Formats: sequence, C-alpha cells, structure tokens
Amino acid sequence: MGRPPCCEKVGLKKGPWTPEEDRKLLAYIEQYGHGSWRALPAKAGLKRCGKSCRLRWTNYLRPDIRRGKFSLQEEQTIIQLHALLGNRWSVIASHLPKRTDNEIKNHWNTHLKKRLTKMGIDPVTHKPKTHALGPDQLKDAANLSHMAQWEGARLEAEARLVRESKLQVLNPFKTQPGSSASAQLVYEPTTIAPLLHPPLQPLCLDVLTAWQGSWLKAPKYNAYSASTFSSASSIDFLAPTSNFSKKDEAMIMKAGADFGIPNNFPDVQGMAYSTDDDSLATGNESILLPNFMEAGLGEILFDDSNQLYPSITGANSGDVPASCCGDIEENKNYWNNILNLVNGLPSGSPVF
DNA sequence: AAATCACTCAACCGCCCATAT
DNA sequence: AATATGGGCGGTTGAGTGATT
Repeated sequence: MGRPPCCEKVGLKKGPWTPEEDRKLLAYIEQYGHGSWRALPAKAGLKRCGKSCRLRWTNYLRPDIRRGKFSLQEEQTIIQLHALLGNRWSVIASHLPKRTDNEIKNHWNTHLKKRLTKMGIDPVTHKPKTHALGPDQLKDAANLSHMAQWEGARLEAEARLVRESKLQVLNPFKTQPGSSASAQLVYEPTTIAPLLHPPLQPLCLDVLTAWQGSWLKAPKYNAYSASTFSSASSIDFLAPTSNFSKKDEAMIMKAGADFGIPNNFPDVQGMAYSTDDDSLATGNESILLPNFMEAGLGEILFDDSNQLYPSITGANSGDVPASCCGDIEENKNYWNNILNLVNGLPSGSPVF
C-alpha cells in the first residue's frame, strides 16, 4: 500500500506566504504551540498543508533564527563541517546556532560551492581537483578520511540528541488548543539557550583534540598528555554519548570498525578508550585516554618504530619522511583549521 | 526602455525513519 | 508483526529581482 498524501491537497494554497498567513500561523503557535502539524492548518484558519506550515515556521517565523548575511566565521564552519559531514544539513545546522538547515543548504549551493570550485577545490571531496596522491599519501588520506567519518558519525549522533532535547523542551504541552495554561511561546530563546548549551558545548572534535595533545606532548605513542583530554571535554563528550540510540551506536560502531577498531574494544560506544597502559596518573583517575594505536592513528602519528615524526615534535622538518610531506601536510593544515574553528581556538594555533 | 540573463532563496516534493496502533 | 501516520531531511524547482546587453 502506498503512502497516503500528508493532507488533502484539494483547495490548499501553495506558493509564497502572505503576511496575513504568517500572522495567523505565528499567533496560533504562540498561543497553543504547533501540536500536530497535520491538524494545525484547520485550527489556525489556514488553507495550507501542515507540512507547509511546519516549513514556514521552522525556516522563517521561528523567533530563534537569525537571518541575513553569513559571517566569515560561519562560512568557514559550514565548509569545514561539510568536509566532515557532507550534505547533512540538519547536523551542520545544529552546530550553527540560529541558522536553519535550509538557509545553510542554500548558502552552500549558491555561494560556498562556487567559491570552492573557483579556488580549484572539489566541493564534494574538499580536495584540490588536480590532486594526485602517491601510495603513502593515499594511506594518510585514507586515515584522515576515516577520522572524518568517525567524527562525522559522532557529530551526527550529537545533533540527533540536540534535536531530541529540543523536542522535549519545546513541545512540553501536548495539551489541546484552547487550554489557557498552554498559552506560551514555544520557542523562548532565553529559556532554551541553557538547554541547548550542553549539546553545543562539546563541539570539540575529540579525535582531533586527542590528536593535538599527542602531537604536542607525547614523545612516544603510549605516553599521552593529560591535557589531551581536559576533564571538561572528556566528561562533556561521554555524557551525551552514553545516551546514544541503537542507531547512533550502530553508526558510530560502523565508523569505528572502518577505522580499524575491533568490535569488542570500545568501552564507550565506539570510542576507543582503554584503562590499562594508556591511563595516566593525573590525580584524576576518571580520565580515560584514547588508544590511538588501536584506533589506527599510529600510522599517521608515528613512523614504523613508533617514533613521532620530527615535524611533529618540532625538530628539523628536513628529517621528515617523504611520505609525511606534501599532501598530508596540507591535510594537517586543513584539519588544524577545522579543529581551531570548531573548538574556537585562536586561529593559527599549531596543532600538528 | 525592453529583453535577456544570472542569481537567490523560499517553498515544494518525495523519501525515509520513528512511533503509535 | 504489520500497517498507518506524522515529522524530518535533502534535492530540486521556480518566482522574484537585479544586472547586463
């Protein structure tokens, strides 16, 4: 049996919304909340499809959205999240407060994609179009790609949690229209902001952050720095992760598996945490450290004898193996940018 | 001034997924 | 377990508008 239409299409208005329609929709939602979108148009006196109402509300009328020109910071964030997540606009939007997925998608299609193309960068792969990788670079790129996939899965799962928490908060009254007790604005920025805060807080790309720490501090792969995982970022990360749905888990596990993480390894849904040799006596034993070698990062971070590349430890770059130069160096800069932007670090902070 | 082109973005469409029954 | 339903997402369209000829 085919899926029935979302509403009776006969007699319904389509096309641009009039100010009068906006006023009706806004007034209704402010008073009663949207409730069932399917039932809303009739109750609000609109000759529109419920879906159309939902779209108008979420993309235009909602009081907590910002319209207008995208800032440079926002554009960079979009580009770099797109590199991680692809066309997952809703996930990207969840990391850009006050912007809608539709707006971001439009901006990408009309501005950013063209700009990248003009710069000679493939907007799909985010790599230079004349990219010719040798075997070593391909291996490095593959590792970076796996990292991106892994982190992307996590960001997507986080975004899902953001959405779910929004739903719980923003639609608290399943009361019927007409109940004066429910007469309040659904989206109240001042009240929802703190609730949005926790999911937005762990914006850090944990894998990259971890990577950063090991570049900066570790002389050997198994000697991680406590600063790699500040207690805040670790805990912030673990909290929402532990609430991932089965689907999220499956997605992260898949990404983890692609990343080379054994199925029986992760202690925390796909993240390769280990409590044995990689734990640090930091005075805070609850801080678990990622096992990079298990996660496959060792191939990027360290040479065959588990020594950090000289470029990583700050030694003369002339000693860097050939495979570590060139494209992988570009990738490092690229990921540096992502990390800096998403973490809000001062630009230019060296990571690699 | 009129015609054409290029661009933007609000809105629609079809599909997928989660949930209720 | 199967089906119905609603909500959400990403791709696409087309009306509106400004620039160019």
